[in-house]
Amino acid sequence: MSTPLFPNGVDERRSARKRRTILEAATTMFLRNGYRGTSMDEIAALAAVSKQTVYKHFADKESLFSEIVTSTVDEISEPVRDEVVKLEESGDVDADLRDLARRQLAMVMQPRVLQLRRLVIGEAGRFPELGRTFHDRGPGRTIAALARLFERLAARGVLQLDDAHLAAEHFNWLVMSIPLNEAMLLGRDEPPAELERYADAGVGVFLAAYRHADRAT
Amino acid sequence: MSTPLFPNGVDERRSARKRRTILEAATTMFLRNGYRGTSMDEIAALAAVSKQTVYKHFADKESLFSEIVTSTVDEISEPVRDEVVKLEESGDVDADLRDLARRQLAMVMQPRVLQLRRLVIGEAGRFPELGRTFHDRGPGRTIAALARLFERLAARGVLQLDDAHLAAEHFNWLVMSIPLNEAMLLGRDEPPAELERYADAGVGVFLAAYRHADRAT
Amino acid sequence: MSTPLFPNGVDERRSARKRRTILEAATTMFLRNGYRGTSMDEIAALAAVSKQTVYKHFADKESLFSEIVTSTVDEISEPVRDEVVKLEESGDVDADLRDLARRQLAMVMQPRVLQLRRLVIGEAGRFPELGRTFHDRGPGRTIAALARLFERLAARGVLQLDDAHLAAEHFNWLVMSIPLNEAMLLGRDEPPAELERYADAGVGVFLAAYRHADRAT
Amino acid sequence: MSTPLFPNGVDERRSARKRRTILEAATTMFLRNGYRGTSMDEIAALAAVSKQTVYKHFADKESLFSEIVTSTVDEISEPVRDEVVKLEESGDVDADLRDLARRQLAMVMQPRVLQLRRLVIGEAGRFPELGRTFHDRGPGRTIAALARLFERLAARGVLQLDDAHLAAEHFNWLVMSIPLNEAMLLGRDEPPAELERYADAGVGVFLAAYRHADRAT
DNA sequence: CATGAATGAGAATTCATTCAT
DNA sequence: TATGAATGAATTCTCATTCAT
Repeated sequence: MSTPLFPNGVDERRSARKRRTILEAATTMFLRNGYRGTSMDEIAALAAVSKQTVYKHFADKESLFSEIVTSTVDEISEPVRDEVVKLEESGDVDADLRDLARRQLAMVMQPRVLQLRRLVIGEAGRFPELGRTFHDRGPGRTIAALARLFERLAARGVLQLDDAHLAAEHFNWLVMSIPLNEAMLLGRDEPPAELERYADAGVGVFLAAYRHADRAT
Repeated sequence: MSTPLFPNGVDERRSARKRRTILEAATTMFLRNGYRGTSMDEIAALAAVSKQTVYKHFADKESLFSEIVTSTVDEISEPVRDEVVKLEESGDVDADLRDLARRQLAMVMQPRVLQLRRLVIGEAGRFPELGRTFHDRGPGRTIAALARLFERLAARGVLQLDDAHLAAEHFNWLVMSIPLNEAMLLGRDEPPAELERYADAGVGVFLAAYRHADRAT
Repeated sequence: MSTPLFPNGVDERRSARKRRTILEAATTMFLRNGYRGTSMDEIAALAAVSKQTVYKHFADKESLFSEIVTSTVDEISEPVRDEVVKLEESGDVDADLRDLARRQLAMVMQPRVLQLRRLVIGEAGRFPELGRTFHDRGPGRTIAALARLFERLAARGVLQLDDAHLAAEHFNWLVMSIPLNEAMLLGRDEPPAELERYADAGVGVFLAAYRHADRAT
Repeated sequence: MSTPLFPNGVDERRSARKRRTILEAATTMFLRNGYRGTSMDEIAALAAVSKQTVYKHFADKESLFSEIVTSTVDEISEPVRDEVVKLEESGDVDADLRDLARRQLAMVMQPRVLQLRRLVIGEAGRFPELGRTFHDRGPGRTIAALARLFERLAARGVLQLDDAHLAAEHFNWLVMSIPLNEAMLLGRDEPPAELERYADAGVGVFLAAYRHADRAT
């Protein structure tokens, strides 16, 4: 198969490219100005496409919005989950958890991610499915991976716990709650050093509560 | 004539009544449909008042929105803070903290409060001062009160900690993060029993990490 | 007659005072912001009176506007006419005309007068009678007085002319056109020295054309 | 296919046509009813165009207003200036100036021009730049051209003057002031014969004052 | 008699979506 | 197929004038 250039092939590729351009423009605008603050005109203008072209690719504003939310969530949450999975063969649990926490926090605190979260929360009333999507593919996925990890660590006698999922939630929020909440309300852009402090402190509390008693320092 | 009708007295009272009616209608609509999703016409209609009257009392939509956010935050956050203050003379710290956590969580998880939080987060881009107001008079105030409490408990040798404010943040989010985050994204209405479970578990982790070592059970 | 204080007498005086207060407020606002740029609310507020009171004294916005225009025109144009009349027994015609021109120009170039002229011209479409009123009681009256003056001066052999009214128009506009036109279009506030220059130059041209030939310098 | 339909060519032409249609409708309405008396709805209706299309071509009402004022001024003032320039090689100065004055007056007294002047004066408070534009491109340009002309005539010994610009102002207003002022205030539509009388009389006074003494009749 | 409220409409501007070229 | 135009409704805000207290 020498990839014959059917005329359609060309169009399909061009079409796909346009589609991506539109998605990028829409993402930029929605993240910056919100759902109602963004007009189809602006999206078309930023994508340098006619409005009709936008409507050819996306049935309406809602569809376009859904698409950009789901695709952006995935783009972000996958590397986070991968970090957790990599840890399953941990040697020095303390150091490794601390490391994981720092990386996780740095990812979640990216401006793009924060804006998306704000956007989804703000529109959760109008688009409940988007809230669920964000939750399931975002924090939900991370916590599920953490739960699997903790279960393994408990099996190895490193951690002591009844409910791995609950422990995962505790870990997750001990690390993220403080700066995340401030970012949501204050739009504050915490410096990395500060973020690491929060990550370390959170892991400290987590280990104090969940480390196996026999292994206490 | 024993009760002269001071015209001013009458009008002031009437005016204040109208003002409150408008505020209530606006609160209802804004919490239900968001800032952009609510029109001044709807507010006037729900308040059974002419649009003109709305504009006599509030310069514009933004002012009205600001007012309802700040007043609703205050109305909610004061009882929460009071709960914390009452605890300063605690006898059985474990039980009392657990109790506090349950009460606090129940308050924060009221639908009205959740909607307000969503609203403020969603509009934090357009109204940054509202985000700050919500933060300072809401979680900020609670956490400050908790920090004072924990400092006292540390002085009495009940808790062991370096940074009372950090401990307060940990307490607060250990108790609230899980259901609050789900509420934000999923609109889920957790049953009280479930909430108590989260409160208790959070306090458990907190105490495991912060209870003074000599007093460990 | 010891001016008995019939209750009505009191009210009448109070009523007249209010009327004047309203007129003053209206004049201020109309001159500053124009007819459509001024609302009855603003007038009532500036007069510190209720809107109902305004409507008690003036049938509607148009009546109020008419009143302020006519009364302001009169207030201004009378002193101008008086200046002209005083000149009828002139000794040194050159010096006296120059003096008159300067005084006249200074009066017409007062901000209040300029604003009124702008206002009347701008609304002449909607209120043609106001244009006529302004013309007849303003420039018209001045020019009529000048025509009478010039007729007398011609009779005394000082001026040489066929059409006294035309000469009066020429005098009037030679003196005023330049700064008046600039004020209308540019809102420029010419300094008094500049105004005197225009007045003198205008009188110079006038005399070159209309002074009796036998008396030429 | 010998005449390919460049899509852009077609649309650009169509777009430009619409733009002109809108400008014409706006000019008609603004001149007839003033700035505030004209609504965007009316303009769109008269142009037989949707409101959206109006807003695509002109950012807002102010921009549209600015455009029609500047373009109308230019359209009018250019022929007037040309008349003056043509005169620079004048033979019979008296006759030629009289001729110029008549033509100039006829142009300035066209209803369209009078309405524009009224409009600009009435809105000079809100749009000061428009006042300046009208002045500079209208009377200002004419007077500058006249000043150049008079300087040449003085060099040729035809006129006698110190300040050519001042002389130009005097000429201009001697010719125009009387009917122009009446038109502004009274909306009077002077018959051409009357206008010529004013023109001739104005030129007469001008020459009496500025003709070189040696050439006096 | 005077104050706040109501009325009822109109203005500028914006938007999502669909036609027509 | 893609562009400008059109549609038709909505939104914020303002106004002159009249009721009702």
